[in-house]
Amino acid sequence: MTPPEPRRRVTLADIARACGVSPATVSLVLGGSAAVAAATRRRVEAEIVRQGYVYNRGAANLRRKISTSVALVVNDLSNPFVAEFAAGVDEALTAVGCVMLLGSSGESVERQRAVLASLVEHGPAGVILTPAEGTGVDDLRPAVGLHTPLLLFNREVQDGPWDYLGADNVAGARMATEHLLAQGHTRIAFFGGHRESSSCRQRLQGYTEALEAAGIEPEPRWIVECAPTRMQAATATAALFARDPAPTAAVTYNDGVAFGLMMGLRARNIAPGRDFAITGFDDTPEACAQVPALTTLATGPRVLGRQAVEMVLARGRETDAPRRSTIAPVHLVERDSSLTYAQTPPTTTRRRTRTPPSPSGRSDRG
Amino acid sequence: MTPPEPRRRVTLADIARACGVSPATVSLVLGGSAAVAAATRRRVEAEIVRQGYVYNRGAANLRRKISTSVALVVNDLSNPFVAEFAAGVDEALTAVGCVMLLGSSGESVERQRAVLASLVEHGPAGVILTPAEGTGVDDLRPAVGLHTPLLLFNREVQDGPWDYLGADNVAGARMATEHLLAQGHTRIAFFGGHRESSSCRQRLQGYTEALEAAGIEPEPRWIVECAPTRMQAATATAALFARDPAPTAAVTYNDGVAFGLMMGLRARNIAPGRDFAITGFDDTPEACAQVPALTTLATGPRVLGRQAVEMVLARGRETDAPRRSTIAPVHLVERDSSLTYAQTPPTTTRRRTRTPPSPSGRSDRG
DNA sequence: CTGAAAGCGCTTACAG
DNA sequence: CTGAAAGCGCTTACAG
Repeated sequence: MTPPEPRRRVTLADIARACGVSPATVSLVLGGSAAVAAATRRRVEAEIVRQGYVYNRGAANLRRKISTSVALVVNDLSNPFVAEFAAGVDEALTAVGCVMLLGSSGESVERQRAVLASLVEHGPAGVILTPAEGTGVDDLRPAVGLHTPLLLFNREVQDGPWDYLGADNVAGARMATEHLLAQGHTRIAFFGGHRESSSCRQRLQGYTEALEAAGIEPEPRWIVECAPTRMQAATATAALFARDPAPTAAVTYNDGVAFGLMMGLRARNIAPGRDFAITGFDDTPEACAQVPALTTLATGPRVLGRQAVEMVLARGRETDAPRRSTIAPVHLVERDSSLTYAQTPPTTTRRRTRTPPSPSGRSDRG
Repeated sequence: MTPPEPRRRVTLADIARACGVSPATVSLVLGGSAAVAAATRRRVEAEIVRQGYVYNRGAANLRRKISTSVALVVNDLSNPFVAEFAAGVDEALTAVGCVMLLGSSGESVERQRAVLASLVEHGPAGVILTPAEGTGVDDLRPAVGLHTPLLLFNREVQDGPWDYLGADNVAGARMATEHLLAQGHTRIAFFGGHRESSSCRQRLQGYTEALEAAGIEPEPRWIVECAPTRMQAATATAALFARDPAPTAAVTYNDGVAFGLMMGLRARNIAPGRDFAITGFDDTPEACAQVPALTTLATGPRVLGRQAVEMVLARGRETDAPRRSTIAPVHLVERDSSLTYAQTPPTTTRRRTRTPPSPSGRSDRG
């Protein structure tokens, strides 16, 4: 009953020595091989717990030339959409016995390059990346090397040879715009985001398509860009009302921007959902908690996370397969923020996914 | 100009062979040793980029018996407080050239055990853990082994020998309660969270202390537990109004619970901040975006993340040092949710950290 | 200034 | 059913 050595990490060889067997045998026990005598197995297993042995998977992986990790590099972890996505990645990774290496670029291409280089040295089986704004091919190719599969999530990179997974931004923004049109709006803005990001360009495209299909010419002054944060959006609200006529509704780049816009509207004494209709994008948990609750597009980030893992591991198995680009469907979640009661009644029947939430409604104010 | 081999990963030995030097020399170049002739260095460096060599840090770490990773295991990544903390951990890790292994327990002790065991096998220099609710010593000791430093964040574990870092929950809840008392409230509830979590117990303690210091006996019916999620809190709101007299204010377990309570109140036609005062905990980004904005306690999760990295790495250097328990200060951020205009004017002067945000105030309703 | 050799902790045919 | 040996990709005294 000698207590195990304090400092030095106990190795497989220590266990072997203590049991009077070879390291090979201990390794077989660890691997659950049936070719080990039951008695031997028991002795080894007992010794393993007695000494508090912990397997060195790094050494094993080196020998076996395999990897049991996947790297995830995000632009901003405090974006709830991204956090949900990361949770989905984690779920899928755990299920296949892999571990996640996490890095964050903080939306800086420089940091992204450094983080990627550092993570790749740890030999992940693949890298999943939400590119920082303004990322180009040359920011990625050297950093990620020639042999590590890379999957881009949510933002495409011009001319990149990499797999891509993203939500159907075009269709989503189109649905949002059509929804507002159906409410009777004709002066609809597109609010927030930067055109450097592909997801913003795609959403803008869906917005434009829907307007044009309705015979409405998009008004450039009603397309206002801003950083996709709440505060920037609140500030940028002014641009919407700089000249008459002002829009009566806005398709926003994402939920965060929508919340900022709501703040900005209130500051001008305009009640969101009553005087001005808004749609978001992402369906963050906060969306349904806002008052009025935010009409938005659900993208299922958790499912996307699982899908990303599948895609990047598949790429590792078949390097020669053609580049894959997967566009995941989104769906509209109608809530109060887009129902502007001051508008002309819409021509189509108003469809509601939920009944008004509370007895204290806006009815006693209007 | 033969193109590099496609499949096989290029190794240091490949570079050495191509340059006609030994692996030792290449290793020295990589390490930036001054003992390499400038000409040799240049040749090697050129070959490294030509072949797209990527350093195998795992192999190097094995040989050098060091680790360049730290594991972070969180209970719930979609909690913004936790996400911010993770971002802080990431920042600090990048600064010291370490990489982050991320796992999530999803608040399940079982999964936590599995995740810890899996991560520890990858040999992190330390583990930072936000324990799942109900975690005991025996859930941690075997999983984490004898040699990996463990730092508990935000929730203590009974009788555990591990370092701890957390916000000053007792003082925070005391400040929140005193703030409500100063507004003239006497019927103050404590709302949300589970007593299994040490942070909840501590906040409850601060609440109790403040009440007793004011000569008020805590009313057990006004201490209502619920899972720390928005929806659970909305549902649990009923318990607050089950019997007369009902409380007029609540100190909540955290911001998420506070938002849920706001929803629950509105469903009962009670206006938060006007008919009922609320304080939160954490100062999540959402807190200032709510209407009314949430009075809450700022804990600085990002700074805590950096501090956690420092502590866990320090523990790795000095295994013999005594157990450290660090309590980080918090501060009250006063906003509208705790200013109930229906109350008797407070006896102390009302102090505001911010002026009312908008011209459209509640003044035109009151 | 450069190379040969040993070794980090594991695995895996191959013998016996 | 078990062991000896080689080797994964790197580093590091030690010679020269």
